[in-house]
Amino acid sequence: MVHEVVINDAFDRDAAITPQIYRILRERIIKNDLPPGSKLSEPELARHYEISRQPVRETFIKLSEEGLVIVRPQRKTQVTKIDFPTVLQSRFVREAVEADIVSELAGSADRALIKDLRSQLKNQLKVAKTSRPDFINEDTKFHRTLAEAAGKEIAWKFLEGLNSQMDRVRFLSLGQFPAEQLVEEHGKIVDQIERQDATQASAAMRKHLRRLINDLPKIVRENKEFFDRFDPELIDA
Amino acid sequence: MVHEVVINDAFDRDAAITPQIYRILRERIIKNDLPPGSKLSEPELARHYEISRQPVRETFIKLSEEGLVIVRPQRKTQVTKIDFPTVLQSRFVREAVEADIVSELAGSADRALIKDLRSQLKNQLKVAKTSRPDFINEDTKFHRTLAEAAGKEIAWKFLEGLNSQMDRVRFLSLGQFPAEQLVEEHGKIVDQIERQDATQASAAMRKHLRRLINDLPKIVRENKEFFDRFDPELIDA
DNA sequence: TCTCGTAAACTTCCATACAAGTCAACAAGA
DNA sequence: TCTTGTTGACTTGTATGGAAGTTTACGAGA
Repeated sequence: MVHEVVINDAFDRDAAITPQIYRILRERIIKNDLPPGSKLSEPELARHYEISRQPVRETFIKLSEEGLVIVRPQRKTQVTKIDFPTVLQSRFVREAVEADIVSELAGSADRALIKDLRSQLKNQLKVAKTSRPDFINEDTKFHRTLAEAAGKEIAWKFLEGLNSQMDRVRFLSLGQFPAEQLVEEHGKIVDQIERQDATQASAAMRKHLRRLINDLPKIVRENKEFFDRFDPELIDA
Repeated sequence: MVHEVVINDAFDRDAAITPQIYRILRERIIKNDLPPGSKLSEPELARHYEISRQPVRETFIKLSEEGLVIVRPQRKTQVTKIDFPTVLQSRFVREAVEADIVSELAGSADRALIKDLRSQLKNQLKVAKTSRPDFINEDTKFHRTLAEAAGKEIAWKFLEGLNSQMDRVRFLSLGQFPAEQLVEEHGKIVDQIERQDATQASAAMRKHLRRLINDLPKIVRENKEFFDRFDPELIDA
């Protein structure tokens, strides 16, 4: 079940080309406009966007390091399937790091932060009922706010790299699961931070991020052709 | 205080060029053969290794994503200084993830694993007295073994990306701090895994990885010109 | 002496040609 | 029919020339 999404493929001929073509291709892959297995050809994409092979090639390099494409020299370049173990372990890393982040936050008790978060919660509830892509943006913002409040901007950038794989899953599951529940969990995390209970705060975050594990089998079953190395055995941690 | 290190710059003209030049330059940067601030020039390096500019350029792209160099279009490409906040937050991420890894391991209690680890401990003690670079390799192997035993190979690969910054610090601190103490801490981690005490195991790992925080100010003070954005205030978490 | 404009010497970025490897179609022969 | 070798159309990797931007040196003029 692939949903219609908007791809921003605006192109400015006067700006640097490589970052633009990278952004476009990355977005097309994550939003499943270029589904797993799609063959990408340097000369073909170069013709399509009316540029030379070089920027396309450099984009392939970046995407391959992100695990979004695989370059087989002299053979071809393909969009990777979503690697199941990678998604699970990305989630594992996120849980470990974000649990420690909220644990730190619970020790500081910043009034302004709490206020900001509560304001975000309201907004989340509003968009939860209307637009799923908008909710994804709000959700990302919430987690980023926590990281930055703990002075972990750089660590968050690391996590974003992992998220490219998890985001592909999120766009597959558009409209699948009730966003209201996620907002409720966010609320509990904020509550525990406010109470300055580090243990409970990190526990709430862990529970929240483990939700993906529950949803994953359903998403995989409904999109088998998009996944690779699916193994139910791996789910139990 | 920069130490002499061996750079493996063997070059096979028949194999793909880009991966080789990437490996060589990365190693030279991490081992401070190319210290922070060094100017890198596409044509100059191409001439030096008798290849074309193209593989050099692609290597620049990869290194810049790793944060080891910064490419300023139309200006120049330089080896970055070691970014102090990045080092701290890389360590923070490692602690969070590795603490959870040993926590999982303590729940499984794999006899073969314990045996392997104890064997590694002996070896660590041996090389600790002779070669510091060898010890670094053994240390890395120990942590990787833990990650793989927990089925977290992919998460480990991710951590390795972070390590490129921390490794630069490690090569600066060659011979600074007694490796025997690190081995002892490794031993305590293994002990707690064997006892199947998840809480104590992760605590031991956290304590072990926090050692870097203690050593860091001294390393920075002795290598001020290699660091950027040093701020003692950031050290207290 | 100081300011400012110019030109030359760099830098990376992009385009293009060719090299080398892979694969698929197809025909010849058993 | 099956096997096998050849050929050609692909693929990505590498080399190289030129475009566009930046910095630096330097001299003219005040």
